[in-house]
Amino acid sequence: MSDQLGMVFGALADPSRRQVIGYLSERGTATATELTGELPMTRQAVAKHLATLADAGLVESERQGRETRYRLTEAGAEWDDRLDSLKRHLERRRR
Amino acid sequence: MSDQLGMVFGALADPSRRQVIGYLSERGTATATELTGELPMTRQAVAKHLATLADAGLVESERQGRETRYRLTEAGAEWDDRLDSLKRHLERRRR
DNA sequence: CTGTAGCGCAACTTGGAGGTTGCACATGAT
DNA sequence: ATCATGTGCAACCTCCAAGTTGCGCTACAG
Repeated sequence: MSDQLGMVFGALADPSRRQVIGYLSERGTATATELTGELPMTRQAVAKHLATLADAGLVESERQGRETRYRLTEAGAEWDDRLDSLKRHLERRRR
Repeated sequence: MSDQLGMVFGALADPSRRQVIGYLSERGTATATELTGELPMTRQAVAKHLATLADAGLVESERQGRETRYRLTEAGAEWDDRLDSLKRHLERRRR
């Protein structure tokens, strides 16, 4: 599909994926197996989320030896910032 | 559910719903029947999209006589602006 | 009061998202 | 050479989103 914006929003709609973005932002890089320790699901499920994020252009991967390390793309880092702003914006508004 | 941010992103992930936001931004208000003329689907489908947008807090409705008029909330109007910025941002980046 | 225009509700179908399990393959350690 | 670790692929299940059709109710017009 070529609905770039739609893919990005679709990727961001899932809380697990937003959490992955947060972790990658803190730690720089991570493997699917590492992230599995942080999320209540199997490695394969995490891998699917990472694939979705990669399709949306928010994450990129590089194979190093027998592990595959993921990191945020520039677009992904920008969205991590926007997510912070949006959360604060929502909390302000809630009262 | 209480994943406010997730609901917003989920709502924005659908191109038809983004289009509805655009129309409401241009015209101020519209009914489901009016919007049906602009989208390749039935009135009930449009009504569902409007309900999704309302759940996400992007749109609100008011019944006037026998029609129900929808308009953007403040949050919806802000997102209409952000969508414009994002589209331009994406186009710049594409080259 | 009868017709018709606009809505809402409910049932149903279909496709895809999110998750699991099982297995095969590659790579580093012993 | 063998074993363990990390990955990828594929099949499968379940649930929800998106859309349709059909029907019944409300409200304005004649």
